[in-house]
Amino acid sequence: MSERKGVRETTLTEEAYQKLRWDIVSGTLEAGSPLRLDNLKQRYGLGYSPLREALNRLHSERLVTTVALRGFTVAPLSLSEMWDAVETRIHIEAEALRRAIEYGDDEWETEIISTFHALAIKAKRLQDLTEQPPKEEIKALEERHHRFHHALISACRSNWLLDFSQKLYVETERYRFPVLGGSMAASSRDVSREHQDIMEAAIARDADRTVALLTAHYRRTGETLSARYAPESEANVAHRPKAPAL
Amino acid sequence: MSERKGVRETTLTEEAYQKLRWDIVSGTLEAGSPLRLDNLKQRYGLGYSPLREALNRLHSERLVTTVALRGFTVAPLSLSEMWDAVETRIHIEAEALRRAIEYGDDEWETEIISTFHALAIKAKRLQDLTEQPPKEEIKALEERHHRFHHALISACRSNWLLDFSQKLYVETERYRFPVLGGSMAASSRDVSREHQDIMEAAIARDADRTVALLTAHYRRTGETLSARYAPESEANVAHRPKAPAL
DNA sequence: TAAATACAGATTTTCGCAAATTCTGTTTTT
DNA sequence: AAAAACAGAATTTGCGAAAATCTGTATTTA
Repeated sequence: MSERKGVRETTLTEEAYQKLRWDIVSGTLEAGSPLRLDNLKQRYGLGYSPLREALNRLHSERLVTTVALRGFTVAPLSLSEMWDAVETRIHIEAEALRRAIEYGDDEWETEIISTFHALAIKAKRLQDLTEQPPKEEIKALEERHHRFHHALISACRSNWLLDFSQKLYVETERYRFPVLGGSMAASSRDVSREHQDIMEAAIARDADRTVALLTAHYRRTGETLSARYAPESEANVAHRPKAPAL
Repeated sequence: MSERKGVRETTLTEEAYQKLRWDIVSGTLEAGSPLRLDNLKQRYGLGYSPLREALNRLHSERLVTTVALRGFTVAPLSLSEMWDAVETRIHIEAEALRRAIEYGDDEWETEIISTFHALAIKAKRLQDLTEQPPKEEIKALEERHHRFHHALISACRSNWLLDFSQKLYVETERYRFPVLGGSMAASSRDVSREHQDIMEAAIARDADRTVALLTAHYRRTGETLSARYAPESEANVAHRPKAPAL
């Protein structure tokens, strides 16, 4: 049971969880495909128990579905589910943001500024690249993106709001990931600008403006993803929120 | 590995989950007490694997806490956590309710009415009882209560809102349960009346009024629980929301 | 031919032990 | 006397085999 070299850093369950999560979010394991225990065991070189436990954690995050006695599958993707996640996220984070703006102290402001810059630098570097950035780099970008958005609402003083926001972030990450790798430079949006505006409004303690900017930011992302996943289809318009304008 | 008589109804994991959940919510397993695998194995007559899996599910529902390599414990209770859950629930369900009122059809109305009556009848019967009702009866009452509140928002067309509402219901159930067994008759509130008003406002499609009534309903419950868990203490007032009025 | 039944292969679920890790109380050293 | 080191105990974690279950195919029956 010992690791290659001496001490093991984390539990095998954690390892299984991280690897599976990455393979699902990055699309290596396709949506809807069944996850056979035997396969996974061979693929990751881990036993049944850690895999099973990891699969259960992923189930509670809605990344995998499971039916009793019929095993696990990668959770399917659908535009209507994506829009549900986007709109719910707006509803949750709008409230969290208002509270964070009310309660946030110097440390909160500092964290927003530093995570913003970490994100902006990374985004700039990847955007300037001529070739397609490697998946590892996209992962790092996603992490900084996550940290920035978390920093915005971190002072809201509600564990439940933070928890729900986290869950919705994970859900939308799956949809966002393949697009991030695509034509980043070609995008007509200046996402970094949007982030900066949100940051400035938050630090200026203008709650209404910050919420409006964040809402627009998320809806634009949703629209980008809609276009990416169903370029020709008109069907996805039905999933759009009723009030897309600010 | 075979069951007493022929076919097994569900998986052992499901059985472990249900039993553990009940023992935690009903208070049989006290908040904060450690959950040793050996103990549980003996107590429920189940193996490690089903228990472990059930414990993980309960962890994702915040009913148990866990630290890697240090086992599981029953999640602690705290007034500030309860108020967080109550206020977040209000925020989630207010939105879900508005949408349900917009989208709800005849079937939705019918479901609200029937679940209301099922709840009202049960509540009346338990209230008229002279002695303390048995735990099983309280469980049945809780189930009907849950069905009614779920019916109200069931037409909201958002799986995420419904999922979050469900999570928060479970969380608050833990706090409500011991109180339900107590002096139900002595309560100055007419809870059934509150439910009826909510039902009528919803069916009349008066969104603002329904949301206001539901908010008041949840806050009153929160206050009852505060009083029950910290009767003399002034400290819990600090956890109260800023705007308790309608 | 169609429906019902039986069978066989594949898959999931469960079990209990063994290994690894952490905790606790005692002894030794500074 | 305080800090560090150590050993034994308690607990969690991981594994692979065995049991239970499901799914699809072949066989039988009406």
